[in-house]
Amino acid sequence: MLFDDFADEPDMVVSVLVPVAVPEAYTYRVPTGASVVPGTIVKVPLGPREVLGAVWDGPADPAIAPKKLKAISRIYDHAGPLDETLRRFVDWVAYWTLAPPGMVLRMVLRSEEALEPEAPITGVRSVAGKEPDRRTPARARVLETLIDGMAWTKSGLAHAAGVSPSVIDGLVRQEVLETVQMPAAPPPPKPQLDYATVTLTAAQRTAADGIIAAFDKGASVSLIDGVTGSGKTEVYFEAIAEALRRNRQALVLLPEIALTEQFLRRFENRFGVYPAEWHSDVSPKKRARVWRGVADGSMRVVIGARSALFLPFMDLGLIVVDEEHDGAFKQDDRVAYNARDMAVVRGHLGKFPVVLASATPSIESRVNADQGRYTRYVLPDRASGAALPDLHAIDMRHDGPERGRWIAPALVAALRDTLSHGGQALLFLNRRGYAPLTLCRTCGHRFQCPHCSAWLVEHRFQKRLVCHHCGHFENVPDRCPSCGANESLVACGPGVERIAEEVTGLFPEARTLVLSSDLLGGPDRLRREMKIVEEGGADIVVGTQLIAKGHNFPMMRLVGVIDADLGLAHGDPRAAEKTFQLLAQVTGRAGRVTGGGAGYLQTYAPDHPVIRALLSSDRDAFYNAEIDARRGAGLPPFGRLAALIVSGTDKAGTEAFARAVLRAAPTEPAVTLLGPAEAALAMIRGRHRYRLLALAPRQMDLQGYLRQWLGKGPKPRGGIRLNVDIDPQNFL
DNA sequence: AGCACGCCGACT
DNA sequence: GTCGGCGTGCTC
Repeated sequence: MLFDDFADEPDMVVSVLVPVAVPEAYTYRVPTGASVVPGTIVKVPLGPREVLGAVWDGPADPAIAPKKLKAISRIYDHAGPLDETLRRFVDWVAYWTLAPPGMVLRMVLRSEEALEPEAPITGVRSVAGKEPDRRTPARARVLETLIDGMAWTKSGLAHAAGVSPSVIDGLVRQEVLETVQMPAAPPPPKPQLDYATVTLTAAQRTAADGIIAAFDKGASVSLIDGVTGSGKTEVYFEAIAEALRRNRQALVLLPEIALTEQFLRRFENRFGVYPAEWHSDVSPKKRARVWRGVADGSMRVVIGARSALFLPFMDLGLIVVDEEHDGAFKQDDRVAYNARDMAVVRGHLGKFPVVLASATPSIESRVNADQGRYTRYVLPDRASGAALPDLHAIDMRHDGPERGRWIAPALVAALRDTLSHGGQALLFLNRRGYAPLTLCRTCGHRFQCPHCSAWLVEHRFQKRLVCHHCGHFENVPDRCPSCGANESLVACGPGVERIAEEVTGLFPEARTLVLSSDLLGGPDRLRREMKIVEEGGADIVVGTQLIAKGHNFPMMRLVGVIDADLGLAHGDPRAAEKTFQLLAQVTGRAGRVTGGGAGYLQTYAPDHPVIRALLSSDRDAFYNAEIDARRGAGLPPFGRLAALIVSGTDKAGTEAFARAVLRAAPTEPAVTLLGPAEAALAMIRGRHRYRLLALAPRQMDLQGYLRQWLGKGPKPRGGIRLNVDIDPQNFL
């Protein structure tokens, strides 16, 4: 409905949430004769423009001057209203993330196109008795295809006849074809519950049965904790089947888009159809279709990135968060939220089960399971029966390679053995480029980024020095810019390119491939090369972390980790956890399909808990050690612990802000501000140079004083960022 | 004078 | 988040 006329008597007023950063809902008049309910999607004038919004709960603010009030300019009656649960979810996320509620609503209303009814499709069909001026082969094929007299979509016809769409346009111009309106696309086919025969291992069966039984409990969280290759997906497919059996919708969240493709195939093998897809790479038109489809219930299963959590499902009955430990579920721009945690919240509000799955659960999920808040299902073995790879440490203090080389003799021997048996090997080093540091042998000058303080990394293929921090790059100079010495520059330390160089020297006959995100040729080339590896077209792969996920390499028999300690030294409070997760994933690449793989970890710290846990495959040992270590250091997260990281470009200002926030803490001195030295603990990659870590014993304390103080404290130059990294489970 | 840019506050 | 207003500083 559109309203051109404005009634002048005082009308009904309602609160409307608008998609801007204002602290509360605004008040608008409802046009005479119109009716709205909470959740109705509307367009309203706001300042000089019109914005989307939704009628919100609660009375309109009576304090707003009547002459200031504007009227709702449009009511969308083909979409919405947003249901009660979704509205409570929006409010909860706003409350938790300290984001203005309108900014959260914005994430729900991200497809304006979806609010309009779907445009009918224009089709073409032949006009009886009409012939084109010239009957070219392409035109003949088109007319041949249309001989049945049916209407076709333009693109469908072009594809079927093997011609370009312009051929069809030409025939339409000559009135040999006519356009007709076709009904909008039919609803997608429903997943078939019994499409595939399901055979599960005993452990998978137990997990699936437990999760299925949880559907009767209302809200619940299950954690599927299964080693790589243990078949977590098959287990949660049974949960999806149960949701469908109960006529509810299901949502699967994946950390990154790159993983969706293989998920789609597996889903189709199980249910006979593709699920709906939702992520930033999906076209606006398809997104609109998914938005409408989940809202009207015609789409039953959605697979998506974190933003899919804000879709307006008609009857959502299950959320699965796969790879729940993955940091990509966190968004740190705009509304800063962790989709894994907010999925738990949505399940709680909607009273349905949430399933978290990972081979290497996050510490907080593991703690939640230990404390009985989540039900944990362990899948200890590979579903194929293949053994996990045998892992060995190579103690680099005694058994390392000679100077200037990076691959230890024992690993070289293992490589030789693998190659002689026709197996594939993976060398993993999470460092792009040739060498992480370049210096002048004569004067000691080190190449540093002019914008950040990071070293410049040499990339030999590109003949450049690159800053991995900000992207700055320069050509490699002939002589030292500081002392002018010629041919005096030396590369220090290895990157994947340098490892590949060493491998080629050792095994000139082997087919060696580097897989790294900075490959010339972009994602397309990367995809091709992944495929080459998958099909056995490479013998030795040298790769960064991008080989850790997604792709299955059936012939991979050996994994060598060049620097297992890399990442452990970082100041990140989650350094140990992240290293454990990454190395478990990487070593899990070996022998996944065939069994009998081996892995070698080159390390200077074979007694480090992370390395020991990996070697012994005793994952509990790692979790227990890490939980103890964090407890000792007072680090988050343990459910009730909270970390607030205040960061900014202005050191003094950031510190002043952090202190001001902490002074306002109601529970002082229970809250501590870690000073510049300890703040290194919180130094995580990012553009901000200064970070301070504040700890509070209870999340609510932080929440409380942040609420009081955001906006009131001093504002440092360049702005500040707050990153609250806490698990909300205790506060539902 | 004319305008590019950055900062700030309002938006019901 | 987005817009307009206003001050600063620079160019024609």
